[in-house]
Amino acid sequence: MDTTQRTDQQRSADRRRRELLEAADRVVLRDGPQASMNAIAAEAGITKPILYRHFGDKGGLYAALATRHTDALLDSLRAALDAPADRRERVEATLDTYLAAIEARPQVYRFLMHPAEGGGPGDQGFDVGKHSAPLLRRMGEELAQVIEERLDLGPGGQQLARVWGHGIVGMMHAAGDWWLGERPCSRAELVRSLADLLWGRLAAVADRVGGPGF
Amino acid sequence: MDTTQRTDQQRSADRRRRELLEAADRVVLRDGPQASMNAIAAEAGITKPILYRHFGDKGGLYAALATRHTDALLDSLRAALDAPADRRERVEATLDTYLAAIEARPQVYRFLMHPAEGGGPGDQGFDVGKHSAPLLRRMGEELAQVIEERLDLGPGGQQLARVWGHGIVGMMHAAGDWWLGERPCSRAELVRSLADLLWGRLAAVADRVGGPGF
DNA sequence: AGACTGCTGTTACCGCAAGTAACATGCACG
DNA sequence: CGTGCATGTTACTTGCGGTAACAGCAGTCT
Repeated sequence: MDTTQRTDQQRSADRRRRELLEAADRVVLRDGPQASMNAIAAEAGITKPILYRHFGDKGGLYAALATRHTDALLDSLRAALDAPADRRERVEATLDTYLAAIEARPQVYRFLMHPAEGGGPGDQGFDVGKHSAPLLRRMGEELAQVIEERLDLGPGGQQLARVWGHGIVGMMHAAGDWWLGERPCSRAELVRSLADLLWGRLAAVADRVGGPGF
Repeated sequence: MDTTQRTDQQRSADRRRRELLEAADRVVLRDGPQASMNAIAAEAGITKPILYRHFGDKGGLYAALATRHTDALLDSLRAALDAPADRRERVEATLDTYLAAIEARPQVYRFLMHPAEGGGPGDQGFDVGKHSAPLLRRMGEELAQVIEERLDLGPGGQQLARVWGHGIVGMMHAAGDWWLGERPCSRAELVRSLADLLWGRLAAVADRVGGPGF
């Protein structure tokens, strides 16, 4: 019943957990989201039941993994978003940070966005009921908070900020996803185009003159 | 080797295929994306191998299902987008059409956005290599085409239109997904907020005066 | 010392779903 | 009548998520 012993055990367990997470990370990075528990256990040099003792089920492991990466990415984004600079510059820096991240490690990105629900009995994947990846939701909420904190939106501003937060994050995500697959232009061009969109250029440009239809 | 006979068989096969698709639809609507092939076969009153003869694998069936729904949704969206009205009105109508669709049939929406890659051997799901759901890509491309057709974007306009197409669709999707889960406001309010965002209000609003930080 | 606790680790198993092989049946054509 | 050919079946394999049940190895209490 000694307290120090308990702490020792806890520390050992935590270290082990971190090792397991890193092994899982390597496998997911290699095999994508459909990495099997067996493969992860093998990579960690152990067998399945240990993984289950540590993380409960596949959803737990994936959630732990996702939380790690999500936290890291969110830290970078916060840094870009909080920089002491012009609003447009901050927006562009944030977009660029996100795009650089998904460009650098597309496998991680793929995993975070597509959690690959399990096929087993009972378990329906770890995001039952929710549709999008947790990363998107968290980014949306964070951005909403920053918007509401920084901008004077008047009455109903909090709700507006949340809509915008999720909307902007979704814009970034979808454009980034498409860009990552087709690479139609440089990252800088993409950032500029998206910022232009957010800056109202869609409403500002003129109709085509000899356009089809009417 | 008669041609008419071949046509008869083809027609019969097509009808059968449609019946199977409708049965699959019912099951997916009921059980979500993790509907099993067995369940679908049972609903159709037959057994698994027939499904496999018609659709190849689970990915094929899901792709066929998704194509049907995607086509239907895209038709509605095109109608809203092509209406003879003010640009802002058209944008709002399109947003509203999309949101109404996902509100009316969230199960279908969930299925389309979250294709649930298979866990079997060999097969990696039907969207190997691509990340997002096909629906998002298709909507993005369609919107890009309309934008490029209607708006005078100057040099590099085609690429800009594609970025905007995918970006706007992503915005719509993420905001809609979040809204569907939390229902923080009415559909009309959401539409208005998103249109405001696209109309550059983000750039136009003032900084908060007594804001935290600096 | 010796029984007890609690952790780590194993092998061997269950249940389930995807996908396939092999066999049975109805039907038009020569 | 036999020959194609599509339709349908049962019964199987493979692979994965998840779970007993058991084995070793600390340190602890009496």
